[in-house]
Amino acid sequence: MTTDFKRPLVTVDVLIFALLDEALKILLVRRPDEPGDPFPGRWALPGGFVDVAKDRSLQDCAVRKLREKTGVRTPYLEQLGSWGDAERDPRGWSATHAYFALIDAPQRAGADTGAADAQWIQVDEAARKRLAFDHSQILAAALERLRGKVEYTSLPAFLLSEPFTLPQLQHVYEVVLGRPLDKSAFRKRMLDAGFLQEAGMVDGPFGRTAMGYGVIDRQQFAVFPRTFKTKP
Amino acid sequence: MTTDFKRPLVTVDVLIFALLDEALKILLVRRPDEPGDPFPGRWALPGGFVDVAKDRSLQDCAVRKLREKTGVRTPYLEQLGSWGDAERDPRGWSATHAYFALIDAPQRAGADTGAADAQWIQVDEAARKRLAFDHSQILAAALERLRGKVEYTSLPAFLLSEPFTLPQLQHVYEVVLGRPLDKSAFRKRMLDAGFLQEAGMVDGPFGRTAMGYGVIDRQQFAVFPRTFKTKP
DNA sequence: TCAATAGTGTCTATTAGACAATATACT
DNA sequence: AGTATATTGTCTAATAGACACTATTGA
Repeated sequence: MTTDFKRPLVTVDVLIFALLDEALKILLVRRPDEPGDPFPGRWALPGGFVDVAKDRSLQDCAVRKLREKTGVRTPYLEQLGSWGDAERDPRGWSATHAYFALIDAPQRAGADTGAADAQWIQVDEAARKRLAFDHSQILAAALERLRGKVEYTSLPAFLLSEPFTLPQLQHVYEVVLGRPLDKSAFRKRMLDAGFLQEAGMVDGPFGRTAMGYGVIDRQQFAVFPRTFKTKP
Repeated sequence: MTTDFKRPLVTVDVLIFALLDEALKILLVRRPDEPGDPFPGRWALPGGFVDVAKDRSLQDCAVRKLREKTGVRTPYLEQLGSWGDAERDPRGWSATHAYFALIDAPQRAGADTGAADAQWIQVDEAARKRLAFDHSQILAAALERLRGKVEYTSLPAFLLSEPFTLPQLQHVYEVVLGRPLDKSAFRKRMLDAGFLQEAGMVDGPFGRTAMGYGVIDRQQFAVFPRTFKTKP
């Protein structure tokens, strides 16, 4: 019978990004500090084995893990890729399916996770850490994908709670890209892309009140016809 | 022990694309016609179980299957994504890792596969077939990714054997996109992108001889700053 | 010479970005 | 009024696409 092959371990890992304190952060967890477990005490991506009884699909599994860690039920969720080889897990040949999620900033950063073993960490700092398994490599891939897509898609909108204003959205772009953008060109681009719908005026602490917006489809991002121009 | 979970089946499937007879084709195989196997006699993507003894990694597994089917050893290979749920394989909870490969046209189409159970099929025709497992869904995703990327990357260059000329490359773009492109704009774009290197003059059957080119890095594609403009 | 294809030049419509000007909020 | 922010308008430089023109091959 063909299913008699020795089966690899199958896991799902989730890269959960949010904007906290003006910075892009990712939720990491500490590996349990027990001798039986691999990488004890090391920071890692939240994740774990697929439960063939509980999880109807890989995506379901990712959603479950996200909900367990953050309580968020309807994030923007995208598959990042899979990593599988004989070496990445000392317990044996294993394959992990990585998803990345963009959520709006949780009100109380640590409290949402319910546990002290989870923590929001700035992405650059996380990228410098030596994470468990091949998670550093996976994080690097996620950041590359995210920063790449921010250049030509509406992804950053998923990091804001609605309604948000265009200046707020621009600020998110600037934080993720690490460079300032022109106000006028930015507005034209966002409005022309047609993924926003007006949601009434909102007023901030100072100055003129601004139009609030929400995204029309929270599962789908808009694609711009060009990337943002790099200053000469 | 945490590894006592019931493990899903793990497979790898490969979407192998090539340009044959002026059309984009994909290599499909027939499922064995034995009663024990799922989807007997149905067309499917080439692939199979990960062999934890033979395969050092998922990518290795994909390369192995590609080589077994086509003899090609150095294709452009990119991970497409993974599909896993309780229903897709009647033998049990299974997860497949899909890779897509772009290869230059094999000299003798059928012969390379060595077997009559494999066949090059036009992508549109393949997309209309009811393939085994969820392979129709995977093929649809691959075509969407491929056609999407052709709009703003140098991917089609991997479908040609080197050296190739710019008119040949333009023709590949036109076949995959299904619409004509302007010669002058096309050349400017390709040459400015800087992924080509000159490789001596090549002469075709008629007309003026043309400059031959090769890609500088066969693992990496170039990204253009804009998509091709859609006619108004 | 012609036919066929490769490669270049010129023009124009479009538009992203720079930046100035105006509008609206709060104190 | 004055300050702070949002929004709109104008100008300009860059450039993709349209298309005509020139160049080079073989017959």
